[in-house]
Amino acid sequence: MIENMCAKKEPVKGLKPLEGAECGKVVMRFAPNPNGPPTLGSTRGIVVNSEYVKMYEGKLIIRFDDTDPQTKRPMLEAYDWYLDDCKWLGAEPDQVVIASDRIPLYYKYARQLIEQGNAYVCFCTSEDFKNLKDISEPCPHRDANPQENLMHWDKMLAGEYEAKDAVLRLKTDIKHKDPAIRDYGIFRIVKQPHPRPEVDSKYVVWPLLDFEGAIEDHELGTTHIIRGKDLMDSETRQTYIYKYLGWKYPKTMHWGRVKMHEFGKFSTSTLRRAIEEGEYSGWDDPRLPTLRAMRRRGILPQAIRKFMIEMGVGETDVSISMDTLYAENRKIIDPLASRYFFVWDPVELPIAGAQPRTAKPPKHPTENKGHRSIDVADKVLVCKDDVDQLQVGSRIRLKDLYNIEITSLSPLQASYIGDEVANLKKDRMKIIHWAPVNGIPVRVLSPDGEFKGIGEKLISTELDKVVQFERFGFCRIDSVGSEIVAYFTHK
RNA sequence: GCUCCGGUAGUGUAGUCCGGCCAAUCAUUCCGGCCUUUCGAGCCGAAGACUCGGGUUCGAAUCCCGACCGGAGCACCA
Repeated sequence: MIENMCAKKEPVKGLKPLEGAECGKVVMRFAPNPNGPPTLGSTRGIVVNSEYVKMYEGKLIIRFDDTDPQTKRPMLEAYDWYLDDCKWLGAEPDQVVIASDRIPLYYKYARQLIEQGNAYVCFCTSEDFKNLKDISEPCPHRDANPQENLMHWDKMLAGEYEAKDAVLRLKTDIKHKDPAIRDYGIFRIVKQPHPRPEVDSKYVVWPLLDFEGAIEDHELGTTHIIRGKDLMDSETRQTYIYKYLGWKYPKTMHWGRVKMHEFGKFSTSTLRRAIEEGEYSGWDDPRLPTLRAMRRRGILPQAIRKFMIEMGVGETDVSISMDTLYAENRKIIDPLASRYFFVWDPVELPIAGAQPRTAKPPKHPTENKGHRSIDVADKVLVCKDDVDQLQVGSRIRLKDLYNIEITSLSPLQASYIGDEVANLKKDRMKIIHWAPVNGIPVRVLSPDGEFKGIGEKLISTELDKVVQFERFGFCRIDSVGSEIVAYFTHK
């Protein structure tokens, strides 16, 4: 879709060229906190980074920023969910890094910064510090010499202080005009064990995001960073670390927040709670904006990639409709999806004067995919919605079967009036679909609730495929058995 | 309060750096029509935008200033 830009520098539709990018030398990363599965929001980062890496034949890294065992506590299953979803999206990383495995690395640089006099252990309460910082005043601990700081730091590491007692701060510029930059914290004490068993209670001192990210981006050789606008200050903050350590800062880009019209505000933690309370069936509930839900519903990764790439990397906050994603998906799926009849809210319709026969509707109106076959005796099932619009004397076409005329509404009764298909338009005959009375029960789970009805038996052969239920919409067949469960994709 | 960022049709984007070829691109949505044994697909057509006000200039969506609106940071969250 995006052709190789190494050979040609001309921008292709979609992503703009990366500033200062050299073919084969680009290293990019995306750095989620695995405190839940990837959502459509995180997917943007996965897709765009991977697309750039493909473009420049670079290296893609996934880095789990799981250095908060407390507030945004990682979820053990989520690490694999990310890897799994990345693979599904065609964004398999070349390298996987887990921050909680690399704490000693961060300690090493912390020590160096303390020794150089660029960091200090601060014992202020957060409130006291904030008050001083807001008026550009240094706190009393700022002047401590490196030896003192090293001693305090070692005590922190040894667990001699409790959470909130002490924090390691980077000496930036206490008079910086932007208060967000002034002597920000880089390590704090957390005594809660980490969820990963290999880490557990190994550490009581944890790095904060800007420090951990700064060190990692350098260590991993990151050349280009794309991050959310909410992290815009990070570059200014981290540049101090880079300066002290004599490193060169990567190129950065930012993007605004993405909201989907269909999904209100959602945070991983609120979703998590709702799931635990049983409000949703799980992280792949069709009402959820998670990648797992999209996948289960039959949204294809190619559609998601295209959708994300066309959105680009603008700094404006966007609020986009799922319809756009559905449109991409429909283009891919429509020629592939076999057609079947699914009748929701089924009503029995007896037909007088019809010979038993076998209907042979095509599996696809234009693609050559063969036929289904459905045996019909003297009655069929039709949707209640359709029945409600009928009157005595209504002449309708049962799609791919024959024509009937309604002779009575209660009880519902029709009679066979022929097979002629030529004059359907001229006679303004309504065409409705139907299902055999001995069909198979079908349950469709959709973002708007559940639909129950009867479908053709052959649907059972489409496990895990996306099909189209005629006059209903596309669905992915999730399970087959005495009942078929389908997940609604889109219209 | 301090600091930063953004504002092109309903939605998302192109163009903004290096002013003219922009009476502004593409996609989606919506509305007409055609086609079709699906309310799907396809085809044709239509509608729809440079936040506002100043300034610079022969000329501004593009540069400058101001206002307004929106988002974000100032956490011992990421």
